[in-house]
Amino acid sequence: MARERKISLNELFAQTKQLLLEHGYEGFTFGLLAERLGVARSAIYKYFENKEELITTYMVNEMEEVFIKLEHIHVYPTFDEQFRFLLDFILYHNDLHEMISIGKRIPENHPKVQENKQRLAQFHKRMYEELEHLIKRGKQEGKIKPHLPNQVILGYIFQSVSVPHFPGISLAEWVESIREIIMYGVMNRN
Amino acid sequence: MARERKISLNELFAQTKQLLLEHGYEGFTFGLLAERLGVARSAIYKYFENKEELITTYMVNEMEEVFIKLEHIHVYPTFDEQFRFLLDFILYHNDLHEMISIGKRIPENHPKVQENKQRLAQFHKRMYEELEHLIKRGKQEGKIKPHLPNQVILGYIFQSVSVPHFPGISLAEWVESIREIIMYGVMNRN
DNA sequence: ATTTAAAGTGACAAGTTTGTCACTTTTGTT
DNA sequence: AACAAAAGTGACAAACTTGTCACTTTAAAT
Repeated sequence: MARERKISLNELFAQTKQLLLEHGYEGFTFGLLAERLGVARSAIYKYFENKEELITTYMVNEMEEVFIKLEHIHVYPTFDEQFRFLLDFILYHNDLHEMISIGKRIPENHPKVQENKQRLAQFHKRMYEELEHLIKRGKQEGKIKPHLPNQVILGYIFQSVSVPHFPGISLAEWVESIREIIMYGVMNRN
Repeated sequence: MARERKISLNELFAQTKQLLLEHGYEGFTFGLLAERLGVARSAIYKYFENKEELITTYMVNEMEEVFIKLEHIHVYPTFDEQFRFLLDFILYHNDLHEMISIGKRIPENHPKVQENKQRLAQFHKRMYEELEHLIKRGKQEGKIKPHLPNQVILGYIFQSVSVPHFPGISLAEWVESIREIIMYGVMNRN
């Protein structure tokens, strides 16, 4: 009954991500996106009413994938393994953080956008609870300093993804250094 | 010879900062700025040719002030005091980092913009050298772990300003927690 | 009081982005 | 072969942003 699609949703989401990282939320336009997809601008309106709806839909999509991957944390039984998994996870998903901060800019024009933003908030909450649970376990097992507020620890770990990494240092060395700093800090023990 | 100014440069820079943090680089317009200043849009063109020039000029200005404050690090003789000063400094200037990343987006349309960006880059470099010197000193005095790359340590410290701080935790507690994490990490010693 | 020049205004043209709509293309179903 | 319906196109009007320019306002200098 229908004609074959020229626009693949996957491709659309991929280019959306690209453009958001390059131009930021306010610099993102349907014109740019259409050009990248090799399609008329008006075609995109067949799928999304406006850029807010498109971007939030993309984000929900991305969040779902990320969340599924994060759930793999439960294949590891011990705290130490889970903590290591978590750090790797966060460090190798370093655009996630940028996307979250872009998400906060989006105004809630339409009901659909509002719904998407709610779903995003839920994901964020579940993710946060998941991680807080790990922090609590670490404290119970006497591995994490009990006096540091959970929120600060989590915020701190999340923020680490944005530490720039320069050429001249390999990705692996970078990850290992960041891990050590998070766990034991930059100072020598004396 | 001249009429009294309606636009104060200080006010203009303050509103520029506000708007940049709210709307991002691409969402910043002369129209918005003029509205906030209670002035005709065209008046701003008497001072700046376009938004790139305005924004980079503001940034150079801000950078100069910040740099002067940072120089106060030299009133402290010991490494420990300087390191503490540095962390306080960075943590209490937490929008600095956001502004720097906005700065990177700005295209170099005009020669003046190019010049401003060069000056910004110089400030950045001097600041970086200043801090790297401190890190090196820390390593020489056996206080900082020698195997961590300087760049990663610096990037890490700079990044810390962006750790969100939630209501429910006082600013002082937040600063103290971040300081401890940077220095000694989140893990207990065993 | 007159002049001068910086400060600010309002209107215009050019360019971009947005949303919509009638129209064409394509493909599976009858 | 005819049709139904989803997919895509191009053109249009409305809105906004940008840069410019002739013009007015204001305050200090002569």
